[in-house]
Amino acid sequence: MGIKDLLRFMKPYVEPAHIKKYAGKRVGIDAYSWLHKGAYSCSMELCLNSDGDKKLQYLNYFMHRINMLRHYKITPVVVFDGGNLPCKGATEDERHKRRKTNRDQAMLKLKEGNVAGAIELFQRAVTVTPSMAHQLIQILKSENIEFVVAPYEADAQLAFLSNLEEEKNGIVAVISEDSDLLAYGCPAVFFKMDAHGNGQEVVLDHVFSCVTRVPSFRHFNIDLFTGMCVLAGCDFLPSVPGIGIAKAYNLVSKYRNLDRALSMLKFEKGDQMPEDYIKSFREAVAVFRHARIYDVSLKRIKHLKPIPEELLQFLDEELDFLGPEILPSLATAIAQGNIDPCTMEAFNVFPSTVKHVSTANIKKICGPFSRQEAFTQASKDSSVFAISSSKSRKEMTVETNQASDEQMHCPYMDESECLDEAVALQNMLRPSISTRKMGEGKKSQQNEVLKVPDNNPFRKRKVEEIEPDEMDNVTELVSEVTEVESLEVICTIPESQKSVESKPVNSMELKRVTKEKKVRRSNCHSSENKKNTILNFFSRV
DNA sequence: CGTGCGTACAAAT
DNA sequence: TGTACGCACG
Repeated sequence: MGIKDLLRFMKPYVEPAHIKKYAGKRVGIDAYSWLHKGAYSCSMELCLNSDGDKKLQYLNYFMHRINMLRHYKITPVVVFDGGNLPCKGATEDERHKRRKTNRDQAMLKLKEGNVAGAIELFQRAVTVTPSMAHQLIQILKSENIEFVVAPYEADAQLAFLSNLEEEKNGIVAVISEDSDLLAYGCPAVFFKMDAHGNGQEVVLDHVFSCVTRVPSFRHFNIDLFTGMCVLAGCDFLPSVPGIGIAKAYNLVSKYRNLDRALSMLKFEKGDQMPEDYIKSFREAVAVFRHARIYDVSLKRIKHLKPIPEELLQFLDEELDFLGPEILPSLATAIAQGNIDPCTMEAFNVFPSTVKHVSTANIKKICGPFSRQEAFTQASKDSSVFAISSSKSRKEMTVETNQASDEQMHCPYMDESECLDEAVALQNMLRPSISTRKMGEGKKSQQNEVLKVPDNNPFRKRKVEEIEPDEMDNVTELVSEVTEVESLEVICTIPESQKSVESKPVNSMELKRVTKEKKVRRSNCHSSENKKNTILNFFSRV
């Protein structure tokens, strides 16, 4: 994770600090790192999905830290990860497989009666799931703690907030474990914070202005710095063999220009350099510079920094490597924690689950800072979807809530007029409808390409099984409501919706596939047809 | 000299 | 799992 060896290389600029220096300020939190750490304490219970309070220990851990920040009069802003970027798909898949083997082995140990051995393996198998994030969100809501679910990388969202002015609800620092934050250009990152608020801080301005320390970044700016990070190897692109952080630094500081550094690299390591490295390099840098983030005040997705015209031309206007575009209404639903950003389904919150996170537990978890009756709040905020299964047609009862009411009356939505109705319905029936349909409608009207991201790492992608004709067949896009047990809501997204572009590993392949899709789309189905299909679907349900 | 690999250890109560 | 440190190779 992150930039290889970056923190070690930056050691002279890493300074011990205490979080209380940010008293009275807003500080961003990379939720994933605390969720992950918290999950260790209850890894077995999480893996086995056992009943009881132990499973919720990670919430305790998280809120403990939140309360510590509040103790120092810091305003926490919690940022969650959203969907995965296409170029990360392959790595995520492998990780998931490894975790699965660990879990299976742990189960074996448990059957043997070796509990200690099992726990060790469960700890390796533990994953932070969207559902865990969602449970945490319920508590954050009840505690009036600000949060936002990023459309894609939380790091990019945190960088965006970091570069906002304070009076525009920006943050002054980020608490994280991930060195990527620096590559994204976060002015202040607080690493390795412990339970008491001690940690290690890197302030980018100090890095760029310091004249005494080695290595010197005196002649760097954020763009050169990001370029160095990508050269050294990052999550989006492995480095050229033999190039690590030190060589990357030398190249960039010597030529002070990424193009020249790149051509010198090609000159020296041309034989070991992949054919499409230069293109991939540009794209990786562009992810750090122009990632898609959610603008809370505009209630829509935008770029971290606007994309310059030249870059757009260089990329052939193909921006899918930043992750598919997301319509404002969906982006807002994601950002507010109402829709799982990986599956685009509504979160399953059952009364039983809410109970777990509530009453006594909330009191315990939130301590003296609890401001309201958490239980009532939690149940109010959670959408409760119940489907009673029957063999002929499934009935669905929906309890709407404040959150969805807000979305329905959101003044910022700018989907084309004729789709407003569908959008409202989408928000009401969140689990069973996806915005690809909306996207298609808008696309044919405004000639824009819009897709629903589908990067659920938990789902096996079988791209080769998808018939080309299925891709744009609207009936295929209508989600099926499958047979369910008791109150469980399971809404599957059909195979055809699973993204083709998340499969390819390299950018060339990625581009080719998306181009093909574009062509296919352009010659089928009128938007009117699609809209009717959607509305028919709603009336059926 | 730096990369890249192996080994050791900690993470949370 | 991931991270930090030490050593050997190019």
